[in-house]
Amino acid sequence: MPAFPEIDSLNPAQRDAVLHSGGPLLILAGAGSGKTRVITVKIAYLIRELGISPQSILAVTFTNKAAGEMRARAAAIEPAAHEVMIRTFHSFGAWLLRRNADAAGLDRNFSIYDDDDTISLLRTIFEDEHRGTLATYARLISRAKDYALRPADDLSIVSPDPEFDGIYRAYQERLDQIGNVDFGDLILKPVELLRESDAIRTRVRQRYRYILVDEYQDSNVAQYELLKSLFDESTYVCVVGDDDQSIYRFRGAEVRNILTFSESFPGTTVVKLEQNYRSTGPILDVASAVVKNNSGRLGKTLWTDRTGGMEPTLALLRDQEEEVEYCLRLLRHSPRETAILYRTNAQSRLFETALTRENIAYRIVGSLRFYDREEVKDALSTLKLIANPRDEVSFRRIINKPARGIGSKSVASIVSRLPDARGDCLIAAEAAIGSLPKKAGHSARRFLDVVQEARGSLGSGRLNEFSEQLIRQLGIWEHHEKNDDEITARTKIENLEEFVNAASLYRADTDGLAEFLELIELDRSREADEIADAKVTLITMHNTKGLEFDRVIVTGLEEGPFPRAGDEDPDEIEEERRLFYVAVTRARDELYLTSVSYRRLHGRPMDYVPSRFVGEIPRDLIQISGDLPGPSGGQIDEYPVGSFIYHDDYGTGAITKSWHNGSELVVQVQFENGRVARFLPKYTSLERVAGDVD
DNA sequence: GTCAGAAGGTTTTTT
DNA sequence: ACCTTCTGAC
Repeated sequence: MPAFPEIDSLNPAQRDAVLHSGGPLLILAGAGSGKTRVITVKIAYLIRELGISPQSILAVTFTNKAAGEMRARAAAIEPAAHEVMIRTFHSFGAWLLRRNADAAGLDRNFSIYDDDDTISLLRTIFEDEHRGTLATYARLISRAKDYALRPADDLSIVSPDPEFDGIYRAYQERLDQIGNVDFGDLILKPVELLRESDAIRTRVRQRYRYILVDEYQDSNVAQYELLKSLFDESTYVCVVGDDDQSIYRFRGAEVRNILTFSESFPGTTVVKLEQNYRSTGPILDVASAVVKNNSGRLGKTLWTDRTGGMEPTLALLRDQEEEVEYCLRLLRHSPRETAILYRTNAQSRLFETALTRENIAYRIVGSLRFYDREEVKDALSTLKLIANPRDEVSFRRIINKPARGIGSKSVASIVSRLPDARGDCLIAAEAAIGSLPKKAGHSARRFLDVVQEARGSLGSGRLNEFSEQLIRQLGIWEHHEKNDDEITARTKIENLEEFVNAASLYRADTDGLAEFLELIELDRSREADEIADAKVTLITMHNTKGLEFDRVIVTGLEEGPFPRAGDEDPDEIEEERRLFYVAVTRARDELYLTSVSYRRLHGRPMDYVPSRFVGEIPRDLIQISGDLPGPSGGQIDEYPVGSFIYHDDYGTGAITKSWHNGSELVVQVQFENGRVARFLPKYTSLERVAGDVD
């Protein structure tokens, strides 16, 4: 056997996973267990050692970033891995549909509609509905597609509304009629195509003999069906995931896919990767102590040979200001790489303000995405219309932007001609010009001239020059440049420049345009302003998946914010607990948890008690700073309702209520100053006093 | 068409 | 608190 040194550097479980062949393989890969290394070595091994053709391997990920990383790392080991089909589920679906556009009933140049576009399309059907209602429809339709449901199916798990199937049907008919797709269709239509066309199904199955799926715990029902339709008995299938890190239920991820994989794919071998190479032992102990409270688990226990390391710290603080100050103190004390994690984006604000004030460079991940910005979407829409004149949503977005006198009546007149124009918006506009009011007709003429000239000039040059000229001629550039607010105007122009710059990698021809559009339609994750050298990262817990940091501060650990209050659906609580697990296992060396007792929510002040997840950490695994530990034991009869206590900050109060929250005793106190607060006596010093409060 | 003020709403997010 | 969306007046 030729040398394959990468294998020697693997631990026994990793090696088993790489060398496995035959039936289906489920790799349960704990956080930080070298999962990507295993997949990439496996791809290289298939090609180099087993002589598998790279073209017959399909590797599927959930994000473009993950796909890019996988490709780079596999190719670093075995250059032929460049030929492997490594794509996201959606990008693979788009690829399949474009290659089989006729059979799928689509135009080869179909546009891909995001949530915003979906709402715009719904607006054309339900003209008088509120935007919020349309957004709800869009969400439900998207969820239905996650579950691989069409209007004719039983939609009750998505919405109890008996009208919903009609709404979904009307939307889908409209979308099919204009020949475009939304994200859900990128998965569902390939499933339908493979079901209906024997020839395509056979061809695709013959091509992909080896299928690998990453982050399988985040797959939804439709993606499971797509995997099933690519699979036959002779296909080698390997999925990698961690049931403890399934955190996308709200957008249709089905943790059951991974929990029941062995039943769906009989003969499955399970390999568990449990050795963690990232975190210290004490950090893993905290993570394990909490996640073990979940019931729906396949069960694995992370371990590490990184002995020692500092004990994680829990800081019980009064309010958000103290929480911010606590983080700043840590940063000043040792300015090492640090991530400040929170449950919702809204919680980032105070940290941003403080870091700016202290002149500490930081990077914020998430917030407003580049391709969601108004000006960028405008530019994008013009290119989409150039590529695909049947893209009615894009046409509507830009036909009267900037305002050029083509009002709603004129637009209605144009789109009423779409059926006769076979859906081509440019032909319909051409036909409508004569009947439009003078100003509208004149503007439409000029708009069409610019667009047609641009279409005619496709074929030479670079796409950046093409795009810039087009959006300047259409007045979009000037429109944003003239924004009342100088700073806003500058930002918008910078964003347009960045958009144009991104296009410079492509040729200004039909193929280059299509490639560029598909890239940005399917990869919206790009951040507008990266600060490369920042040592501090502000990020939601969800966004940290796959990342790691020397020091992690998990903030906002209060009942209400986290786990999020609402229905006490046990599945929901388990999902939040997994999110806690993901957050904690990002830390390499240092872990801090903060919990405040007072926080403003939507401007309203609220009292909070520490998150139940904090209560699930045994006391000997964590150091507590802030309030002094309370009396040990925490027996409910030590705090009978009606007795009086004294609190350092709030003064004297009467206990009005006490109960157990999970394993923790909670007491509610009515203070003399009128405030009502809840405490965990385990953590907060409540001194019993003989009392009269008068 | 534009703008100011009211009203509404508010997890998490990739594709 | 803050941001987006809707509204009515000009």
